[in-house]
Amino acid sequence: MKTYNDTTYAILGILTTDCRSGYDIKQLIDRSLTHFWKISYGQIYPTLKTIVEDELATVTISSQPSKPERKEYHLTAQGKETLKNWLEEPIKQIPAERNEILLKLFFGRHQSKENTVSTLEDYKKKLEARYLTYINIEESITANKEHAEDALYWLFTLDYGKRMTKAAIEWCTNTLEQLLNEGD
Amino acid sequence: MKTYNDTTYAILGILTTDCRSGYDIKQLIDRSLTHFWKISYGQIYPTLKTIVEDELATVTISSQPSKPERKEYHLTAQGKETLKNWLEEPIKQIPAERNEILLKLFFGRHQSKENTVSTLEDYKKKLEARYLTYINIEESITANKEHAEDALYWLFTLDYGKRMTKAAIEWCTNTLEQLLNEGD
DNA sequence: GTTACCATGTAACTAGTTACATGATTGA
DNA sequence: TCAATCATGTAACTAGTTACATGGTAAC
Repeated sequence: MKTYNDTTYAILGILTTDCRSGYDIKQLIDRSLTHFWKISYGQIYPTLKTIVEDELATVTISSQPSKPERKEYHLTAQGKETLKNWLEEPIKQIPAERNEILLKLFFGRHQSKENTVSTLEDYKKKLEARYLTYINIEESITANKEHAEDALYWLFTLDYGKRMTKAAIEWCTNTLEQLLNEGD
Repeated sequence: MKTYNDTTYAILGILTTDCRSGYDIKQLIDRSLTHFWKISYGQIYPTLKTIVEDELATVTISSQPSKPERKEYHLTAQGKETLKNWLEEPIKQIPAERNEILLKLFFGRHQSKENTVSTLEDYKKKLEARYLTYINIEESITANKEHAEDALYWLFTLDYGKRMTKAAIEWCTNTLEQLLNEGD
């Protein structure tokens, strides 16, 4: 059994919803998956091409009135099977997130305390902004009754994002406090 | 001013400690930075080469008794300046972590509940194991008095890892609970 | 003699982004 | 006519991993 990268599985998964074109896929990702999965057209279109070559999906050209032509992709039985097999595999490993702020902090002794403090404060603001966007996504999922069956799972992923962001904000607060109290 | 990728800055930062060779750098990363920054020899050696070419460090060959020859790298004034400039730059953006488990969960409606549950349980176990390794790293930093000046900052990064892991474990617990209660 | 550790390096490959190129339709 | 949105695609580049290749030293 041929294996694919996770981006391919992400696209197969999205094709189970009513997103049918490369453009639709990008829209869905930017709106709903963006907090844990980003993707560019430079990857979507070539991936869709190999998905069709491997007969995981079929493609038809649809000309809709008053809109440009677009290609619509539909999963084949084989495509659904491939997705199911991937879903049933256990997770290989916890993602190793590369974190620029931790990298800078690790070498914190080589910068002024003021600089470390302002870097952390800036980071904290960005995290707080992110937290608000999560609240917004949450509200739009809850409000949109179209995807009721999927909503539960979508909210789980959002809950993860919120919890992680909250913990990161708390870490910022705590670290800033320690830095400011130290050396008094 | 030429800019470099973060891996280059990581290596410049490590060269401020008494890690002097490619091998040493790999050791330090595997022992102390591994929870937020991994790196392979396939990147270390070529990066060291360009660091020397750009005169951010000098290299000397040292033959130590009873050990193979090794190359020792020392930061130049320019190298220290380059590192300092990077440290003083604000963070561009919060890292967008790609998360395989969230991706699978997002498509959770297309798998059995049992499967989702066991995937989450497996993930939780991995997180708990990771939490323990953080405790171990923490103890080894606290025990090792050699790096007292750096220790504070190293512990900050570890605290981040611990908080994030703890929040992720709590999310697993909560999500599992919701899944098991749902549909009763 | 063989395992573990010390030590350096490259080639091939995979993944992914960015910038570019093209063009239709709609509404202000 | 100009901006926004819909729509598809490629080429060049950057980053990074894995597998391979090599060889010294020490201890058992």
